[in-house]
Amino acid sequence: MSEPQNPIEDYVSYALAAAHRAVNRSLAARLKKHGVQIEAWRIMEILDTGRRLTMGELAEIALINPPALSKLVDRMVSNGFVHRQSAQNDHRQVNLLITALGQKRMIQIRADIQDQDKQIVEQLGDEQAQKLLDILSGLS
Amino acid sequence: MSEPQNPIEDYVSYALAAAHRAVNRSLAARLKKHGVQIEAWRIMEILDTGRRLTMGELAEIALINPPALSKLVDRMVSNGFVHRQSAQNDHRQVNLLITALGQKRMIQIRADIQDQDKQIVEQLGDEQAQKLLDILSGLS
DNA sequence: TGAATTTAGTTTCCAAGTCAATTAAATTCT
DNA sequence: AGAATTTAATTGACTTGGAAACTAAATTCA
Repeated sequence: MSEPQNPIEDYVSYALAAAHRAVNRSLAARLKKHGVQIEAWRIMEILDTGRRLTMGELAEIALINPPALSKLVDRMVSNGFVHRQSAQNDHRQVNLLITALGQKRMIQIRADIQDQDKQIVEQLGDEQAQKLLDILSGLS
Repeated sequence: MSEPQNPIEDYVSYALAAAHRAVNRSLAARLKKHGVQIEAWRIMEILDTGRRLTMGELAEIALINPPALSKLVDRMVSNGFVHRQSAQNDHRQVNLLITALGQKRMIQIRADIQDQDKQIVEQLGDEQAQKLLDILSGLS
């Protein structure tokens, strides 16, 4: 006796994809004004904490595959938002650092992004929003 | 007084992206054996209920932008999984139908996909899994 | 009716992502 | 030490996706 998995909406993977798509759309729309894509925002947000990260560590945290990260970083370097620095211990590694321009840009961007996040949290309610983060953390 | 939004993990958009990425990875790995991508599975899963859908309706439900859907359907047609049929009322519209081959393939695929979904639900526990679907539906 | 507008789907051109191969540095092993 | 292996990042060839333009059919309206 296997219970039929009826509508596609009941698959966790579908529900996640749908919500992710909706949230990403509005996020991308906000970032468009700043001329930045979602992944670039993540990178700058992560770097702006001042942590010294290698490309590999960054790829992991920023949810980007290494080849895609390399190419995106190329673009961000030419935009002047970040710069590469070869690690002194291990010359295979590359540390990525945010530039002053990148930081300046992040101040403006962050306001917008936090506003969007706040809207989502309000839409769900504090309790549900917290619960959501909670449950999602069990999936990654 | 604005509370600082500290680590990136606390952004709803980040948590969603991370979970979505993790789930999609394992889903894609399973589908790879069947030579099918996630979006193609969604299309076939949706069509296999027997509903008669236009490209536009399908794009909406399958979470695919119309141009991407057109191209993916081209490939699926040449694989013999689906076929197009111009709608008789409105000749601008195209109905997409699953073929016998597509249905046959879906039987095998669905077993794998349902197994993955079941694993996720077990990992979270029934209650949390249900709660997750619940909360996510408020975002799409 | 028939010109103007809207709608559905596709195509085009280009930007971005993937997989596999490559380069260069570090580490392991004999 | 130095040959063989592993690791970090990038690159190259190819595929896919997106925005905007386009085609064809339907609808509106003068």
